[in-house]
Amino acid sequence: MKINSKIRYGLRTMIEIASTSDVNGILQKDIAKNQSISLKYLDSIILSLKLKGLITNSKGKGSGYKLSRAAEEITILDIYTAFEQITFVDCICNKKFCDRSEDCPGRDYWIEMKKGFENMLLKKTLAQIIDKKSIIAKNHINK
Amino acid sequence: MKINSKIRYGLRTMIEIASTSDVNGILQKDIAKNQSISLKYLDSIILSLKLKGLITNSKGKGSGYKLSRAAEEITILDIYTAFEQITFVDCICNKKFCDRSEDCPGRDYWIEMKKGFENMLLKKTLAQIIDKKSIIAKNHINK
DNA sequence: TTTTTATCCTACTAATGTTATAGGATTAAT
DNA sequence: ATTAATCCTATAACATTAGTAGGATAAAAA
Repeated sequence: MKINSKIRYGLRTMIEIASTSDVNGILQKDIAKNQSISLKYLDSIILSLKLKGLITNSKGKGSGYKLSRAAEEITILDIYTAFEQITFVDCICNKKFCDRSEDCPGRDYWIEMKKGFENMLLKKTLAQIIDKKSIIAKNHINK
Repeated sequence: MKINSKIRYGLRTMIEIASTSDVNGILQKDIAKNQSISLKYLDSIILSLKLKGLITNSKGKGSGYKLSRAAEEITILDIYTAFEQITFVDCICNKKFCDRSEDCPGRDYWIEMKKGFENMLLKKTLAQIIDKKSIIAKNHINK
């Protein structure tokens, strides 16, 4: 079980966008260059992030990408699900996938595990990943 | 990202073996029948579980499979890793997989996430999955 | 208003991974 | 010996992934 390349590149792309200091945002070609991702492949990554509403841009010459909201308000679950739903096993979404679904201790467990996994991704924000110091600050406030 | 069929069948196989009341254990062909897994495919599932040391059997006619230790002492992580290592991303195991590894916030996160996932699988035992009542009992004792 | 820069979008393909099946070798109880 | 059962390697069909190709579209700049 591997995290696929779109999700990996997607996270790196979000980190890149969140990290830029340019008020006009960052160009796709610069993300591609900085992150060593082909411009064409990055196309589809960025499209997914846009459709999920995580980033915005204008079109045409001179445009640049920015986050749609603060990095503190973007979770890894947001980024992950821009590319795929978390399923783990098909019978979670579709009971008819397996005729044991009605009474299956295995299925019950996978459902529980899926929730735990989602929760883990939900608890982490893009801001926390970019700046370790912000975690310390947050913890301090929470106390 | 999906849990593959070997792990899914592997869990069901372990549940089946743990649930049998026969002191001689359960035959491979009966597991196959009860769980609707082909005898041949089950071959490789069982081989992995044996190599991991989770189940034992004698050979030849009349043999049967049993757990190597109590279901309370077998975690889902044990079962999962009988089939594959938890990697998520290749650069975790092998820094050379990507030349950014040395200083990559993304990689740092995946490592953290992997640990969280492992921990989740480690905290759950086969016994807990089979018998919900045992969880209640355990919780009671822990209090 | 033409040119240029850049994203948007669909289709395709090579490589890889998954899910089995096939065929027989080996083991040990009967 | 016979038979019931596992052990083990190879292979094949199928699905998914990772990435490329080619052009359409949009808007800033000249």
